[in-house]
This record gives sequence, C-alpha cells and structure tokens, in this order.
Amino acid sequence: MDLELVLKEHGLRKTTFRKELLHAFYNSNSSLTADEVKTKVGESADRVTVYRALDAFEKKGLIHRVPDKNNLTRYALCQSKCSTDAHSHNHAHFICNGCDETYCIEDVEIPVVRNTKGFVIKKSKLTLEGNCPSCADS
Amino acid sequence: MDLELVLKEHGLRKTTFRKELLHAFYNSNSSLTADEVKTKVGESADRVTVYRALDAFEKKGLIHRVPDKNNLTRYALCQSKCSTDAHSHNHAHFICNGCDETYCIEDVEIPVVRNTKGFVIKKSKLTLEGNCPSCADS
DNA sequence: TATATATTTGCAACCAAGTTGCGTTAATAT
DNA sequence: ATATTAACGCAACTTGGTTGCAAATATATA
Repeated sequence: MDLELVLKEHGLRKTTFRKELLHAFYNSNSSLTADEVKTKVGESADRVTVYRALDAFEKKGLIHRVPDKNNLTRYALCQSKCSTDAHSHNHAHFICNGCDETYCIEDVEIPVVRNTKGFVIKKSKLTLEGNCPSCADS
Repeated sequence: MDLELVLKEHGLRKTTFRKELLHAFYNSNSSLTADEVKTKVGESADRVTVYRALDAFEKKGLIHRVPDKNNLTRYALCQSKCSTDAHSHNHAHFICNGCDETYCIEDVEIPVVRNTKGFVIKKSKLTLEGNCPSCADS
C-alpha cells in the first residue's frame, strides 16, 4: 500500500505526521480515537494537529466516524471508495465490552426499516455489542 | 400519573426539583439533555443538581440513555418496568435530522444478529435517522 | 532551481459537557 | 422532636474538542 499515493489521491499533503497517521490506520484492525493517535502515532505532535488531521482525513473520504462506547469521536479506515464529502458506508459496527474498541463488521445485514407513524426513515444504523475475538473469554 | 408516588416507588425523595424533572419527562414525547432540563425545568437549579438527578433517575430505572446526534448524554423515560440497576429495553431509537431530537420507537423490530468471525454478540442496537413527524417536510 | 501560493503545524487560549469534594439544607425514619 | 440520610449549591477541576494566528513546510509555477 503506497501511503504517499493515497494521500495524494485524496488531495492531502504527504507530511511526516500524516503519513504515520495513515500508516496507523492501515495497521489497525479496528479504530482510533484522537487520544490513541497521539500516544500510538505522534506523541510529539500537538493535540490540535491530530484533531485537524483527523478532520481532514474524514472530509477527504479516507476515514469515517464510528460509534464509541464512551461517546468519544472514533475513526476507522474507509473500506470502499469514499471520496471528498461523499462517504458511502453500509456496514454494522461492533463495540467490545472488554477493550472498548469499535470494529467495522461487513458481513452483517443492515435491516431496511419502513417509515412508521409519521417518522420518515432515511438511514438505519446497527450497532452490536459483546466481546471481540481477543476479549471473547472475559 | 402520581409523580410523588412514582418517585417514592423508585426510592427517590420528592423534592420540588425532582417532581418537576419527572413531570418534564412525562410531558415530553421524546427525550431531554441536561441542558434542556436546565432551561425547561429548573433554570434556577444548579447544573450539578441536574446531572445528579439524571444520574439518580437512571440508576433507579426511571429513565434511560438514548443516542444523541451530537454525542450528548440524552435521556428518555422508561416505558416498561425498569427497576434499580435493571433496565430492560429492546426498542429502536430515531434521531431527527431536523430538530436533533431522539425518539424511542417501539414498533420496529430489532434484528437478532448471529455471532460472526469470533465476535460474540450480546446485544443489538438499532438507530434510525431521518425526519420526525414535525420536521417531515424539511 | 528559485519563488510564489497554499496547506499544515504549533502554541496559547478558549469552550462545553460533565465530575468531585464538601459543607449546608431539606426529607424521611425513629 | 430529633436523628439519619438524601439532595442541593458552590467552587473548582477534568476531559474532549475548537479557534485564531503566526511560523514552517509542501506543492505549483516561472
């Protein structure tokens, strides 16, 4: 995976920090919070830099927000071809009660829900909870 | 609805503020944040009092947390018989893109999802998005 | 390659949501 | 009527995130 090319294709400059940030996402099988990014990727980088990089990655369609157990803002890599301001996801998310991580789950069907009692339903989000493979025995 | 009795049955003291708080929940068809409580119920009450009352109500099984569009802590009245530290909900939630309100939706089926790829699934949450009856034309 | 332009970074300061400690007041139990 | 316990109010703090602005760095252009 050519990180520099990916950045370029999404209209982002290939700075040291952003290359490492993208690397971290490609090396994670789940998702990251701003705080996790700071400790894992760039302890030296300023908090603000982390937040702004995450914002930029999201806007350019590289990462998307996923639910978090503790209401933090948490991001995961986009699988499909998301482009600038045009995210297209339709997968479930799994929150582990053991490690508090959030995983994208591609092989679970999202139910299509009909409008009901005057509510016009445009989107359905399915969030699963339990224990992830690593925490399955807890 | 005898508010004082409800408080008593849930082991809560009938203070002026808590009676008004409970009243506000019974008079709301959706849900409330701490901030909304403060403006609608007790502008005079301290912020901390609001937070602690909401905590207490939740612990005693009177209200439950619902998802919020902006990651705030948002509460709605429990319909069924929830008791102290034993909430039992199994309904969907609807977030309105117009007014940012969250509604409990009782008549939508929550899918039962099988374990997959080592993930042990214990709970499924279904969150719907769109426009509520009042905002249906926006 | 030099220079102009645009993006990214770091710092400081700020904000909003929520929490904690503690002394005082008010509600229930005896 | 009084003791006990729960609830309240205040101040101070914490955490997650944002904004403004100047300095640094990356890309585009000459």
